Amino acid sequence: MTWTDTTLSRLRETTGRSGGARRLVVELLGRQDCCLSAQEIHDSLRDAGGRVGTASVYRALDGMDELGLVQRVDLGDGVARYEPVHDEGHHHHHLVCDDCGKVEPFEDPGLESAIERVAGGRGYSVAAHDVVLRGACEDCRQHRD
Amino acid sequence: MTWTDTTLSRLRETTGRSGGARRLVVELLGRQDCCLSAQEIHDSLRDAGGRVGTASVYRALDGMDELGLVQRVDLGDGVARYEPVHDEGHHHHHLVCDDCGKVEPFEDPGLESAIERVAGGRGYSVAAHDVVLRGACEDCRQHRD
DNA sequence: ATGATAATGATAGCCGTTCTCAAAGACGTG
DNA sequence: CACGTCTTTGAGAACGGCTATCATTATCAT
Ligand SMILES: [Zn+2]
Ligand SMILES: [Zn+2]
Ligand SMILES: [Zn+2]
Ligand SMILES: [Zn+2]
Repeated sequence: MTWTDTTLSRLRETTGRSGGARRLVVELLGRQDCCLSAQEIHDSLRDAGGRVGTASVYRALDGMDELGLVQRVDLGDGVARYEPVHDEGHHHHHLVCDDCGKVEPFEDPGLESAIERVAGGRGYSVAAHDVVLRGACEDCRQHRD
Repeated sequence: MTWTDTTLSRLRETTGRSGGARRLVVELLGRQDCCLSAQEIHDSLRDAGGRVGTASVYRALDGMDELGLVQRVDLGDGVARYEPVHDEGHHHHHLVCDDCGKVEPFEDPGLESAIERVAGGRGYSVAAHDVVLRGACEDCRQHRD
């Protein structure tokens, strides 16, 4: 069962109805393996001929976020991004290039266990964690003076 | 030499002038050991009788950020916070309580070295890294049914 | 087909941040 | 100290992402 199908049915279960705008958002997100902003989703759907309102995009994203079907990603530029949660125990974090803006996902078990260790030692029950590494990607480092 | 003094003189070196608004922002930040939003700074200065404009607060923060005297912190609520960088090799990250909103700093060498390891293995030169852990603090966990 | 009810989308509003520009302040010089 | 120049300052307008509103449309059990 693909993420798109799972997501559509989970959403229908929850609200009892299914509409066209939400379906388009879910299908587009299902084709991504890293994050997209609401604006990017909106533009992409418009370019493909759909007539989807801004509000519907945000509503769809919000609904999926509440069900944990999507991960909200904040890269610090004031724009919220979202990416599908394909597998509960298998997520990634992001490297952002300060020069060209490229966003690159990475996975690292060592980092994950370090985070778990911190959480455990603090009386905190940690439900989520965000990690963003910022710097210069390989391309940009070579093209610099 | 205190952070406030260092910062004021670094700023004066850079711009050649020193004004009153900037000084107030620096002195307030120098008394903090964790992050404050621009709004909080603005309000705090106003309450203390200063007549500081919003733009001046943002300008001061921006200038310090460019010189690396201050760390910009993004907790994902759409508000930028800033905290003094007291020591180059001695920074902290943040635990945020989803219920009460409390922000708690923590330091963890294990987490830092895990991040360095990731950066090293990717051809990336990482200039900065942000980590935010989100969950329920000890207080809020007890008060929950 | 019908009607109750949820989804949709244009638009207005909100809020943090940035821009603009005239007035005030800082500093080197006479 | 007074002057002139150049920076800083602050009120308010503008901007951009996001949310709220509400009349219209679509969905689905009956
Ligand atoms: Zn991603
Ligand atoms: Zn992780
Ligand atoms: Zn802090
Ligand atoms: Zn709490």
